[in-house]
Amino acid sequence: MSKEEIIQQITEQYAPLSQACQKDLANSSRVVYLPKDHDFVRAGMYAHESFFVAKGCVRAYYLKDGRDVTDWFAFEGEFINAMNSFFEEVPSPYFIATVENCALLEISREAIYKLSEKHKEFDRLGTTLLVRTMLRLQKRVVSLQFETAQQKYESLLNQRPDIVQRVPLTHIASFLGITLETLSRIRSKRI
Amino acid sequence: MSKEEIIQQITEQYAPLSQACQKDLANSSRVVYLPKDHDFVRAGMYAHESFFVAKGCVRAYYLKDGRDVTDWFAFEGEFINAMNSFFEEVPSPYFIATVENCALLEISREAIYKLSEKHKEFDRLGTTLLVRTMLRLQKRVVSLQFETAQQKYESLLNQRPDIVQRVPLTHIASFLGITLETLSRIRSKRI
DNA sequence: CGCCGAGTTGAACTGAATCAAGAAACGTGG
DNA sequence: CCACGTTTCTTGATTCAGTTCAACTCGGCG
Repeated sequence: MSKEEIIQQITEQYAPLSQACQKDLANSSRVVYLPKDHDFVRAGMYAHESFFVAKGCVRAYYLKDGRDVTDWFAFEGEFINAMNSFFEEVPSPYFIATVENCALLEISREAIYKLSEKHKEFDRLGTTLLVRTMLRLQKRVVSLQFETAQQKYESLLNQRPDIVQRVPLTHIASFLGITLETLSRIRSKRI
Repeated sequence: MSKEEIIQQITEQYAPLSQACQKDLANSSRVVYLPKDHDFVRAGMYAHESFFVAKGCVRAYYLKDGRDVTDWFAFEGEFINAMNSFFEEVPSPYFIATVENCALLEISREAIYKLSEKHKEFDRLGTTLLVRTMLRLQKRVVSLQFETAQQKYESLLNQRPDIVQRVPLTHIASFLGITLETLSRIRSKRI
């Protein structure tokens, strides 16, 4: 997948970007191809980049008492970064790893700020992403707050019916805040 | 509390706003004084406004199976709106109510968009708020995902030691995703 | 073929919810 | 300032959803 195709994909998925903006974006980003199960952001590091998932699927996770807890998924057409580190400039508490073979577009915070400064439509894209992410988080809070394990799973299936085919159940379970065993029982409806 | 004082408070709390911007803001906002326990946003309505809490404390809540569940608190110096409705233009699933007597600055979405268009520093203020809210939600997700009731309470006390003096425990409990009884037991350390 | 990671199943355990009473604190009016 | 009703909080007993631990199954892959 070429850089131009990916940028094209962004404009289709979100808002159209002017030719000038697309060119500047191309010049300040790079495409990375990564194999399955590869950590490309590591806890403890400063994460200065955002990634657009052109192909594949990735997840952010952290270790809680040695246990792998998934915090976020991003599929093709979505952006991801290590939020805390990216915005607060602290070491990342999260890892981000590929779940499948991936093609990502990597853009540094510096580049993003410059592009936002220069191109209004790019700035607006950034705002749109912030708002979406915020609303998604908000919905997740509600789900974690008072839903049963079963309801949590069903909500997820509504939003992402394909997730079960693509992501190991362990990660889905921790994302939902339940154990693998409970998820397994829910799926076989013995609960 | 006068409108000018409140706008002054915003510039101190966040970023300084130019005189022109402050003037435009004053012309497109209004101050509302509300008594304790007053719903000023109601579920089912379209919420076109954001509020700056100049004095007092408010909470967003929803009804889950007839039960009052607190979703968010805002204290003086913070902004609040019915996120879903404000950004997605759907009927609000949330109520927003005062917890104490309050002075709020009310600004319509229209006004916010115009001010953001016209004044760069106002636009940036908006972005700052989005980022902060997103990061706070993110931390809340982690807390709800795998912390024990006790840990959740302690995290909250770290961030907001004063909350217990100001907000009824029922609301704190539902905010944390636990029951009032459990919270009570945690507080008296019999658990 | 045999191993290994992913998922399933079972049984025992537990943290927190639920249900049910009380006790304190709070405010309002006599 | 006190009696009251109301709301907020505490405490206890019981139940239950979900965890934990452990064994087992299955499907791929070297």
